[in-house]
This record gives sequence, structure tokens and C-alpha cells, in this order.
Amino acid sequence: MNQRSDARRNRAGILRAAEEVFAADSVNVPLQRVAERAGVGRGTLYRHFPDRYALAAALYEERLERYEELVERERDDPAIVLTLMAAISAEQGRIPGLFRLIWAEGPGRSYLDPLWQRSIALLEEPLRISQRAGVVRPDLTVDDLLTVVGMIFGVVNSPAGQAGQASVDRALDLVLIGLRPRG
Amino acid sequence: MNQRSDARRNRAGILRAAEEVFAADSVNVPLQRVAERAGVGRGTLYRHFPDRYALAAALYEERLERYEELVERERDDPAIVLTLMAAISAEQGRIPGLFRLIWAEGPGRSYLDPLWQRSIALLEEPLRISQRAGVVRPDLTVDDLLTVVGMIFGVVNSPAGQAGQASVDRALDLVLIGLRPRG
Amino acid sequence: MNQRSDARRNRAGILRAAEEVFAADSVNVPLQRVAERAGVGRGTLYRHFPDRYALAAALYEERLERYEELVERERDDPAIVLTLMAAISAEQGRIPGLFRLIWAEGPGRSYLDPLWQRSIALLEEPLRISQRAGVVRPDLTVDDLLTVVGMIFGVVNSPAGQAGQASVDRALDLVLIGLRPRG
Amino acid sequence: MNQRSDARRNRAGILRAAEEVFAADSVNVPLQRVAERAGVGRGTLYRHFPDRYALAAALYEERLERYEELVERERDDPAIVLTLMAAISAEQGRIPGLFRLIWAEGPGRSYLDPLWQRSIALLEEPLRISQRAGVVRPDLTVDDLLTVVGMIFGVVNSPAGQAGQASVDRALDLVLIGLRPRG
DNA sequence: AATGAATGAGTATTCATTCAT
DNA sequence: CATGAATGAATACTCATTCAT
Repeated sequence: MNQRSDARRNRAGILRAAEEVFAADSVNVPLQRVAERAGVGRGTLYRHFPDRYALAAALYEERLERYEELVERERDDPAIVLTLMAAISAEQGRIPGLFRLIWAEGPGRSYLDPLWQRSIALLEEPLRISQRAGVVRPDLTVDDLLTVVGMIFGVVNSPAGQAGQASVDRALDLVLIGLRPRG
Repeated sequence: MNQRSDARRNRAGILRAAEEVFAADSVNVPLQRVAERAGVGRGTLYRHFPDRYALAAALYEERLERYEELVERERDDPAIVLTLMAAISAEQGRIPGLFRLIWAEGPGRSYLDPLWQRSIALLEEPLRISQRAGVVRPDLTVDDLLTVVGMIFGVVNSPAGQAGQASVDRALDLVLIGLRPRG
Repeated sequence: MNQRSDARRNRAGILRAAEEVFAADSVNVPLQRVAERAGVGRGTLYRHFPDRYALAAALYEERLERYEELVERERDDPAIVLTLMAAISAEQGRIPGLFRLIWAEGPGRSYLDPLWQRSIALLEEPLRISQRAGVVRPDLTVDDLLTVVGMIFGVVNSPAGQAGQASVDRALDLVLIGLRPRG
Repeated sequence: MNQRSDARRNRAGILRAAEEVFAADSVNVPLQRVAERAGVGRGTLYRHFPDRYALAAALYEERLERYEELVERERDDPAIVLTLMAAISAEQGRIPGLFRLIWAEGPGRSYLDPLWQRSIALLEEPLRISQRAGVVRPDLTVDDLLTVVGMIFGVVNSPAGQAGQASVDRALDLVLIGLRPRG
């Protein structure tokens, strides 16, 4: 954390470059491309992120941080869980294979597990708040919310989702009906 | 024409092998592995399927055929569209990256387009039948159904989906509420 | 063994190339150089020899075969063990790091062990013959012979050995005194 | 001059670290490992030793110094040359590739030559003393002694030598017979 | 003078695709 | 037609060396 200033700048630059390149092309691009875009040597990239999974995990972590801040800010909104889901959904698919990469191939899930725990923690309080306010069904679980995130992810990554934001909105529409309290 | 039957057997064997290997490992496995499993040489594989996308498309086409037969058989079921969706969902994720492969990377979408048209056609009649019977909302479109398929796909391919069939069932539960007629 | 003729030719060509390049430069040369010298692609080299150790082991095996033939031929020579040691010594150091490579770094000694067993077997009969003939000390063991081979190896690979064959001859002189029967 | 003592301490620390790391692993370890072990930065290591050969040469020089002191001390021992050979042998192989590194790969032998001259000088007087005392053959030369050192080196670095000190002792046994006066 | 971050050349290795047999 | 050997482009990754701090 107490790095040299150029090192910190480089780390940030690599993350930005990775985001752009991953989004524009695919998470499978040669890391060389990321390094070039960041304007650093390959070695520097590897120093900061020992493999592709580390890069992906760092990007995911950045998102988590933003969501955590959102929860902090909107704690008074009774519909906070819906706001949060919408925010997450909006960003789903900016980097299509990101999640899959962290999940499926990392060495022994070492990168994913803490992030996953943190994702669960992220959703817990908002869910409780909105359930108390009667905004969503009382039997909903955090797992259900993660399932919904997965659903949106799927839409974005299927041909149906190529229509863009409209598809995502429609998907949210369809599924949010299922989250409302019945009766 | 003994040779033609050989060739047909080989083609079928390669498809079976591809399905097994793709499912057990990933759609990115070296095609060599598929050839080995099918017990043919690499040249033979390439003769039948000029690239990985052709293989994926052929697998997808097989599925389409099965769904088309299902529609043929169950045409009298008022809930046919739900039956069909359930059937499709059940098979989602057997080969995780299959769809993505055909969609995202093929040369000029040449493989996907006809299959996509056929998928749309597949859903049209069942949707009409079930709408007439009042089983699903009258404003549902084929695009919505494709969106739902995408959703299930997403669940299967996310960490949430690692719980297996239960997750898929829960996802269907949540989303099917949104397909019902309101009232 | 029943390979295509070009494959067999390639395998042999790669071995010759490896021998030349290893001898002229070092066993650590990029394998690319070996492939180039053999006039084959890198993939071909890797098909035949999955790693550097396999290449080294194959070279060592060739030597073993020649020594085994020598034993076959010279079985009637009472001084056969000395003849054999001289033959081995003469070739020691043609490829300086060869032995070391097989020995020290291979994955789990998998390459060396069978070759080492075979080396021991190679020396056993000649030693017995020469001992019966009174040409060497009766208390000599196969281990001692291997030690002597190691000694010659050391001479060849030290600055002292750079004088060439003369150094090896002198070394053999010195050490063969120690092998003679006393008295 | 506080800084000069710092620098001296660093130089010594790097040498100790190099000895340990080279011995424990190989003379080919990344120099980074040496720097880490010494607790200095890479730049510092390079300031003191411009390349790997310089490091190796410095280690060899330290040994030479110890041998020179031994000669100084034991000048009255008629068997001094044997004592010296035993001392050298005992240390052979502590760092397997050390000698080879200095010898074979340095830029233009610039490191080795003075050390080699000094090694020759080291052996001259003891050899003369022991020859006068009739402890070794009168026709032995310094080259022969260097050859013997090479032999021991070889034993240590061959599979036969993996048995440890016992192998070295046996090797010395065998070869010392060749050094004795005949008759 | 020390540190350790950055660089990038060098190398191993894989695998899609072609083509001799 | 089938086979599987050969090819070589593509890519990950390491580490010696330099140099900003």
C-alpha cells in the first residue's frame, strides 16, 4: 500500500488498460496488449498481477468497492436492494467473461472465494432493509439475489442481450415481478 | 457405397465425442482431444468440421432438432411453451460455453444466423398456443422467451449456479412468475 | 517403433542435431537451435522429445547401446573391463553437461533411473570376467567403476581437462593403477 | 567513514548469501534470490558484483585464501600435498557448478585466469616438499594434481557421488594409490 | 549509496491447421 | 478417404540489467 508513487500510478494504469482491452475485445487477449495499452513493460504487468486471474479479481474488487459505497450512501432508501440490483445489472457484461474467468479457471478458487464472500456480505443488509420495508418478498434470500445477478449476466452474454440495455431492462422487468411480495 | 456409411458413422462419432469432451472439460479443449475420443485422426475431424465453430453449430443444431420434435409431439398441450422452456432450461449448461462460442467468435456469424432464425421459429407457435390458452401473459414476445433462456443460461454459468439443478429450478420459479398473466 | 519413415528420419535427425549442438555449445541451448539444425519445426521436436531431459536421455541411451554391443563383441578379452572403461572415458565429455542434465534436474529421475540400472548391468559381466582373469583387483565393485567414470567425467569438465585427450589419458593412467591387483 | 564499513558488510553478506543459495540450489538461481537472502536490494548486489561470474570468482578466491593459509601453517608436514588435496577434495562439490561457471562461461576468461594461476602457484611448493620427502612419486606434476582435483570434482557431481562423503573417500583411495612412489 | 520498480529480450510450450503417406 | 506427422505462429512467463526514487 505504501508503494512508490510511480508504482501506484502503474498499477492503476494497468487496471484501466485491462478494463478497456478486456471490454473491447475479450478477457482472453494476450496480456501483452494490456501492457502496451498501459504503456508499461510486460514485466511490470506481471509484477503487479502475477496472472490473468489476479487482474480479473482486481477489476471485480473495484466494482465491489463501488457497490459497497453505494450501500453506504443509500442506506435509508427502503428500495435499496432494488437500487443495488439495478446498479449491478447495469454494469453486468461490461467485461463479458470477467466473472467466468475468476470463477472457472483460477488456481483453486483462491481469487474468487474472498470476493464471493464479500459479494454475499454486500447484499445482506440491503435485503434486510428492503424486506422490513415490505418492498420485496419476505422469503427471498441472498442466494436468490445472486441467482438474479446470474440471470442478468446470462442475458447480457447471450444473443438476446446483444440488443443492449433494452434487453437488460426487459430482463429486470420480468424477474423483478418475481421478487415482489405476493398478494 | 460403403464409404459413405463410414463417413456418416465418423461424423456422428465426432459429434458424440465433442459433446462429451466439451461437457467434461470446456469448449476450448484442443480439438485433438475430440479426435482422440472419437477414435479418428485429426484430418478426418477437419474434413467433417472445418473449425471449432462448425462443431459447435452442429451440436446446437442437434438440440434444435430435438426441440422441434418436442413441439411436434406436444402441440396439444396448452402449457406447451412452459414445457418447452423447461426442456430447454434443463439442457442449458450441459456444455457451458457452447452458445457463447457460436455467437461471439464465429467468422462473421455465418454459423449462428440460421440457427438463431430457427430458434425464433421454434418458439413462435408454442408461444401463440399458450397465449391463446391464457397460460402466459398476452404481451409476451418471442424475444422475451429468448431473454428467459439467456437468464437460465446465466444462472447455470455463474457461481450461484454451481449448486446445480436446484439453482436452475429456483431461477425458473422466480422468472416464471413474471410470465404469468396478471390478474 | 513402427513409425512413418519420415518420422523415423526426423527423430534420428533431431538426435544428431542435438548431439552436435549440445557438444558445440551447451546442453542449455534453446531447443529452437536444435530444431533449426535438424531442419524441423519446433513442434516436431517436442512431439518426439517432450522435454530437454528426454532428448538427453535418448542420447545417453544411444551410448549405452554402443557399449552393450562392445561387451557383446569383446567378451573373450580378459581385459574387457579396462577396454570398456577406456571406451566410456574416450567419449566422456563429448557433451559436457549431458549426464548432469539427466541426473540432476529431470522430473523425478524418471529418465535416469532405468538408464542407471542399465549402466550398472553393463559393467557387471565385464568386471567379473576381468576379475577372474586377475586383470583387476578382486575387491573392486561396480560402484567403484562408476566412481572411476565419474572421475574421468570430472577431468574432462575441469580446466585441467581442457588440454584434451592427453588429460584424459593421464587421468586414466593415474587411476588405473588403483584398479590393478596389488602385490 | 561509516559508509565504507556498511559497504564492506554488504559485500560480505552477499558472498555468504551467494554461498548458501548456490549450495542449496544451484549456481543458476536468479540473482534476486541471492539479494533477498543477503537482505539487500538488487542494485546493491550489482554494484558489488557486476555479474554472476564475479560472484563466483569471489567465492573461489575465498577458498584459495583458505588453502594458502593452510599451506602457510603446515609447511613442515612432509605429506603436506596430500593434506592439501584432502582439504580441497573435502570442499569440492559444496557448490557444484561453481568451477564450471567461472571456467566455461565467463566473458573471455577474465575472471578465471588469475585464479587459475594462483591455484597452480598454490600447489607448487607443497608438491615439491612432499616429493623431497618421498611421499609422492617424483614424476608427478602440478597438472597431475589439478587433474586429481578434477577427478574428485567429477565424482561429487555424478550419480555415483550422491552417496556422499563415502564416495569421495573411496575415490581418493583409488586415486591416491596412483600418486605414491612405486616400488 | 541503497532500494526495488521497470524494462524487454529470451525461451518454452501449445495447438490450429496443413499435407505427405 | 483416413491418418497422424510436421509446421510455426502465438503466448505466457522469467530474469538480467538498468535507473528513478
